[in-house]
Amino acid sequence: MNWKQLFPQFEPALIEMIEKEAVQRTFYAGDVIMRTGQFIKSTVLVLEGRIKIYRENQEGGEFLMYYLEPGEACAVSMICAIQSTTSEIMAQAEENTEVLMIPIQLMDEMMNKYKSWYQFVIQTYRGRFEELLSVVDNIAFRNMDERLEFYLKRHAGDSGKKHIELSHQQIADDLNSSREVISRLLKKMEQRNLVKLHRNMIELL
Amino acid sequence: MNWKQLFPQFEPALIEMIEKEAVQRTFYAGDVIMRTGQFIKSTVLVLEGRIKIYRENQEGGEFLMYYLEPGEACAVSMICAIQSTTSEIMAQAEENTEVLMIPIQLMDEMMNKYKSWYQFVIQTYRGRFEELLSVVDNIAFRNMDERLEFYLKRHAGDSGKKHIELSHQQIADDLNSSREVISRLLKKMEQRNLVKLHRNMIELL
DNA sequence: CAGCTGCTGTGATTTCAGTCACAGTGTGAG
DNA sequence: CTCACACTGTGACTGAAATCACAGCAGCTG
Repeated sequence: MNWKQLFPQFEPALIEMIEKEAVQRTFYAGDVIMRTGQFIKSTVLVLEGRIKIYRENQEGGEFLMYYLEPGEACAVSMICAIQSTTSEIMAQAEENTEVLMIPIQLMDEMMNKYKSWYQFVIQTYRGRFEELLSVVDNIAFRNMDERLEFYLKRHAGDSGKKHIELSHQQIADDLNSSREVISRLLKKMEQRNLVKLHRNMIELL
Repeated sequence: MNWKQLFPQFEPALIEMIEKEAVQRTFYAGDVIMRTGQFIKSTVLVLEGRIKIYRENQEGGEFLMYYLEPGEACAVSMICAIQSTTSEIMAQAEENTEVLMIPIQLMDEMMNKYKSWYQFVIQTYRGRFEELLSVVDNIAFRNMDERLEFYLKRHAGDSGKKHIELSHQQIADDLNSSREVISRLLKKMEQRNLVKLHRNMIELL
């Protein structure tokens, strides 16, 4: 696929280098891409599909933080790459996903040589930092009903999909809540004509 | 004061540049250093004291994210400086605080010229990102009693102070909770011999 | 079609935290 | 000393969310 359109800001020399050095790889829906405590050996650029970045705790609870979509990069992999330390998060492919993997040894060189890469890295940090801030806002200040609405909107994504194919259980997991709570709140949303519920699918109105 | 000891990793040329260009400034306990939506014109290095970084919502609730201590820098100010955008957080001096303010125009040059500065910036990002992760963990997975214990430990800091001079109300504000809840939980901790309560002061055991 | 499994709906109960109301106590100002 | 005020302790109530228990239903398998 022609990935260059996804990163129009990259300068030609950088594109050349990536084309030469990076490895393209496919992950299938459900594949775990990165695991807590795992060593990172590459920086990941997303070309296609969607990656879910989440936190896991000892008791098996999980908590969605954000998604990576085409044209974005994993900030955690960059930070860890530069310092070659372990990651503290989980990454899982939500759909079949194409990524470019850039070996960490190249990071330093790219940062120094290519202004557009440097800008991209900073941009990525900033984006994820702000995303984390809004996550904190949500769980600190909002109730479950508001968080659920926010979740559905975000899950629909920029694409503006109207059909969200998830079971109530999956949503509950992402929000670190329980299935019954989500079912009840969704019912309330249906009564307010915000959504229409189907089996394994939620239709946004 | 001799701030160089706080940043031993800085190379001599960088120190020289900072000494020439940066402005030292004092904030007094309670001063608001940065406000949500405000434009950032400098990167901040902490020399002495402590700065509280927190999030505020519309209804007046606030929520502590982390502290900046001597030898640390404000990641948000760096990110915003590089992209010259507004901040999304509040920063307030907890004690009388000395900082070095480095004009944002110099950031680019420093990043390119001084490897040790570049490393420091990356290090700062990483540190704050992880701090945010642990904040998310806490509010997502932990109950108030555990969060309170975590808060007290963090507030004591690396210094290992045993006397925390805060009213229950201040703690409740930082945790976005209410005074009564904190009072009760502290009482329970006292019964478990974890702390000893005094007026405006909590003694860690 | 019968039976299984996974998804959904719903009531009852419990737990945690926030809120209200109020009382006691330490401290500082006058 | 006394008064005002901020800080602390506690009981009662409320509300949000988690948990338990169970029932109905869709879809698949054999």
